[in-house]
Amino acid sequence: MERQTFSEVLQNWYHRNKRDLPWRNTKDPYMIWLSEVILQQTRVVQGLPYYEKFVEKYATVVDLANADEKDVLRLWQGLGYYSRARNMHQTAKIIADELNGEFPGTYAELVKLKGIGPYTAAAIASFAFDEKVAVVDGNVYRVLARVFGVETDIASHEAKKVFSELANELISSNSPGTHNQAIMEFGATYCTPANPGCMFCLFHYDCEANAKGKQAVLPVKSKKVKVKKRYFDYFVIEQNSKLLMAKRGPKDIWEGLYDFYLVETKDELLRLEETDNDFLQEVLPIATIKSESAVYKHVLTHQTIEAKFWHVVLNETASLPLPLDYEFYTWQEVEDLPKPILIEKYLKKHHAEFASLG
DNA sequence: CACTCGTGGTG
DNA sequence: TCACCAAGAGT
Repeated sequence: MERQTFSEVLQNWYHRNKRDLPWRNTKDPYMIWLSEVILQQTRVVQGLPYYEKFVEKYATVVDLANADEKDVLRLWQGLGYYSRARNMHQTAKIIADELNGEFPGTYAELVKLKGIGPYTAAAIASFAFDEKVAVVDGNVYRVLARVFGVETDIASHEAKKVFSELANELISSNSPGTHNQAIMEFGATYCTPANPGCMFCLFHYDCEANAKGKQAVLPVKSKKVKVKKRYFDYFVIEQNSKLLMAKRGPKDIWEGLYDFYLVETKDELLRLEETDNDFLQEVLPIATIKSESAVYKHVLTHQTIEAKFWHVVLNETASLPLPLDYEFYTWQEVEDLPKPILIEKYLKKHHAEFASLG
């Protein structure tokens, strides 16, 4: 009997061990695209409910294209990396308006679209159109680095090329999509970052990492993120049962999401009496401070935020020049706006204070 | 190209 | 508490 190829071993394992995930039961490139974007840097358990919500609300790429960006972001709320949702929405418009709602059918065409990079293009091309092109994601880096003993730093520039070439040598011609699913599933559920199941692994005798006991050091990954501290004082300004909010702009976190009037300070949270903020100096003398929240710690990949919320109520007649882009929203509107999880947590915790708003 | 973009889970 | 991670892409 002939020795099985890497791909055959992998696919046999996959057929016996794969999870039943909804996006694996379709060839619809829209559904596959949706799932792939949701799963970027995101665990299946976290992404799954969002996938269900999106296919429910936006059944086709045209439905997504016709939606308001605000509503798309609202549905995406809590999943993070919000540019994924904004780019996906933009690309849906392109496909609906310029491509007659037809998804491009090749890797080369797919990778041109905003939000579709090398990984996602390969995933859609192979899963939906059976194109022979290897996916290279974190799982693939890990599986290949270990099995073949590749010590190239996966954070380096050449890693993409090295692992991509190896992956494309290994991929099967007859079922590239299944091969791609299989190697990722194997990485995600068996050849895991910590505590892989090497003892009973399919590649037990062939795996370089296992032979040399290097599971813990492969794949090699340099770069450590340095985390900045930021201090946010939010002023939750209420007037006539409405709250003042604005959409966040580019070049900072949470682009496209809405938050309250924000005063950011450098080394510590604000001391009210010392602020030289013009708007606050207008507001505070004519307002009632209804509550000062506890300090929230919110952790992001490259920064940790300490935040405090000041619930400030203005009397009905007070009028003041609003900062650019800020508007008063009813409670219903506030609920419907896409917001950072930090804001959502505050509103939930202080729900009683806002109960009278509706 | 090094850096930035969230959130929640884990050892 | 903390470092690291999880189906990457844009700039």
